[in-house]
Amino acid sequence: MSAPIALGKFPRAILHIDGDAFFASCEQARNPELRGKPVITGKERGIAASMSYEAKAKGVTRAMRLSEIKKLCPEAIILPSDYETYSLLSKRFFDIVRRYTPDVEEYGIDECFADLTGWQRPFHMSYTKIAEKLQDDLTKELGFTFSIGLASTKVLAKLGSKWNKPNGLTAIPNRKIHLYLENLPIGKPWGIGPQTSSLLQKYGVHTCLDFVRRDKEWVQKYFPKPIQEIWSELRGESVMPLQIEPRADHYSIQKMKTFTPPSNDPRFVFAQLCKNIESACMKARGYKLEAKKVYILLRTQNYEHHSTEVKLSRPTNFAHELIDLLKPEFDNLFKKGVLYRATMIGLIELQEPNLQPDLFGSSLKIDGFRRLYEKIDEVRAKYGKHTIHFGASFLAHQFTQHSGERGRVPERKNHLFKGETSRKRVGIPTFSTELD
DNA sequence: TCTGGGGTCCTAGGACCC
DNA sequence: TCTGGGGTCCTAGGACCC
Repeated sequence: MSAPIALGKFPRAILHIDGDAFFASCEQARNPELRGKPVITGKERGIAASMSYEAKAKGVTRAMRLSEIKKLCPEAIILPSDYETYSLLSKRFFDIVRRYTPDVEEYGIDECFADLTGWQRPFHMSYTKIAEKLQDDLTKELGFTFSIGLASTKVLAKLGSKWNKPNGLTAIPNRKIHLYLENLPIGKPWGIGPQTSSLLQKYGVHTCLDFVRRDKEWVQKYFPKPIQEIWSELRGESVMPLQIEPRADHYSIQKMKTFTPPSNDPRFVFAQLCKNIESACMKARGYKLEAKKVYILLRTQNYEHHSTEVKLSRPTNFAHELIDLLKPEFDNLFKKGVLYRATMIGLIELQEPNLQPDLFGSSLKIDGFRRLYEKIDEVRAKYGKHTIHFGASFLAHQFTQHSGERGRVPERKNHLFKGETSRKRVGIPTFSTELD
């Protein structure tokens, strides 16, 4: 048994604030007719993304299929997700929190951490009172409820906000930590997933209290840094700083697509990847950013991941360049006879274009492509995202258009890929268009 | 929980160098 | 020729999060 758990009420006062059923609540706040009714978002995906407490009461759970929901709760109101509205309300949420302290870490669209340390005196209120007032402001101004945890560390504050949902406020002062950890399964805290949880249980650690009672040396010997940090935080010792700095916007862009059934046809899988590349590049162009590095990932039917990273000789957001560059990488990664169920592209180390003229004249050509892509993006904005696309991803589009997706490519489509190789030689992209 | 799409962070191990 | 020990950088993959 190592040193006792840290004493003192709140060496630091950290809040974790969590919007209750955030997406569904946003819908109810916007449309009062929906209040008090079972509201579910996620229509576009066919599964429940978020559900109001009225829907939860009827037994609706996350990721439940819509068909099942209709059986369970015929009066359910099922809406497509509207991320623009949610982001807007999210921003207002964070702004309200910032009235109380500038030290706010935006963590996800519906939750944040806030450091109140030192603010009791200026406010003439205890930390708990400040939290209550903040909670009140949020509900009055946004029209729905939030759950709050108050503790000395982020991990404990997060436990607190989950403790009593919805509309709860749970303070965990250091001297009471053991009461909360006593019967709490070891898999519950933020950052302890199934792998770590089952390993800890093999060592005889079943509750969080079991865990914090182990020696520091023991934890250091058997577990990596992130788990050691959770150990400290659960004991009331803050070691995870709030990330106040707003993250560099779109430091990376990823596009993943799962297809059913899984496929072992390299042409089909590569076409899916090309589709990812096109939409990732389009997004990057929308933000006026170029990638210095990219990676691709293939997910097999057994949920194994195989990936590779490529450093670019020059930053780009041109899909045709990446498709050329990544074809050999893809061929390397792709194993014959293995079934794949998803492809992913990541554009990383994004930066603003460097517009300096270069000494070797290649910028003229780049400028040409830049204008070409501007035109393409215009057409896409006007007529729809998939009106213009590369020959290389044609197969992928074919498959999604005729909803019966199959994992095998009909033989007669082969010529498309001959076109693709000739394009590669000449260095000019070919487009296939469905515009009249 | 038989599995959606988008993220972050950490680590082990190889390559290369002195 | 063989044999160390270290350092740094890079990358693939794991684990976890919402």
